[in-house]
Amino acid sequence: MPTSSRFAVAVHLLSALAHLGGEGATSAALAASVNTNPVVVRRLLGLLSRAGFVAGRGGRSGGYELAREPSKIRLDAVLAAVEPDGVLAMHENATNRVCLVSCGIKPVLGHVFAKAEDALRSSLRRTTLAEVLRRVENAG
Amino acid sequence: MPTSSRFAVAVHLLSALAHLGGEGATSAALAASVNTNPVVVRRLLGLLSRAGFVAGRGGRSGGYELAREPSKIRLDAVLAAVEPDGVLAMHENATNRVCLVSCGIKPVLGHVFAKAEDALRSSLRRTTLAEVLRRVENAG
DNA sequence: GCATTGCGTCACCATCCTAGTTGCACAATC
DNA sequence: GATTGTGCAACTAGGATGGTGACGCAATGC
Repeated sequence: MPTSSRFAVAVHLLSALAHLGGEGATSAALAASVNTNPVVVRRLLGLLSRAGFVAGRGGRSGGYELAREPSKIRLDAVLAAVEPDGVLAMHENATNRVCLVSCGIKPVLGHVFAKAEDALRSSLRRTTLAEVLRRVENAG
Repeated sequence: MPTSSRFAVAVHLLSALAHLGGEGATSAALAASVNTNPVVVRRLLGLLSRAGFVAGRGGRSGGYELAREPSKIRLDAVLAAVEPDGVLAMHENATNRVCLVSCGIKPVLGHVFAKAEDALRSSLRRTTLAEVLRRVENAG
């Protein structure tokens, strides 16, 4: 199902920024780390900037840096920033009025989906960017 | 992110089959309930058939029926049947060997993702098809 | 036996989303 | 003022999904 790797790349980029400390990193340098394009990086960091996780400065000697302590960045918030629509989708087909199931399934499914996504978020919430960085640096 | 509504449609179809009891329903009738195409229904029920949830009989007076009690069908198993790849994707870009984060991020992310998906599955596991059907029929 | 019904599967098409790429305006530094 | 770098828009390519038609095959009912 997963069509997008935005979340994984976002965590990767944030980890790279945290690893560099306060040093500003350009989108080109970050793109090299993820092996992708600078524009892709800027698009993603644009979302993270609007969410208050990073700050990008233009101009000479510009670049990106974290706008918050790594220990204050929880992964559930990162997912929400880059994937606002959630991970479980409802079907948007018109309801067939002659079918009881067709008429009543959507609220039920909506409830089940909401609880499942809450569980997913709760799990991600327990991990901070600082924790990710610590594990990466220890492994290396 | 959600690119597919297969899971929602699958639960809808299973609910419709459970609602009908043992009565065989054709793919055309089910398609009318979900407002989609019979082939789409057969494709999805083909997955659910391989997973042992439904049985399809060909020939005149054929159709589909549940192969298991609704109380024995847990939604996490349904999700696994129709979305085997999970909901959180890793990025598959080549690792940049000069970057510590690039080299070490994947196992860490893999672990975080696995735990998050486990939480999602655990939540879905607590709901059976019988429970969904009960709520749908009570609401109507 | 034979027509009918319905699944199983394939091929094809339209659509959407994502990622990749180029280009240009704007901002900040040197 | 030149250089550097972000922000943003437009365009392209690719893959995934859903929709549709067509065909073979099995099972039923006459």
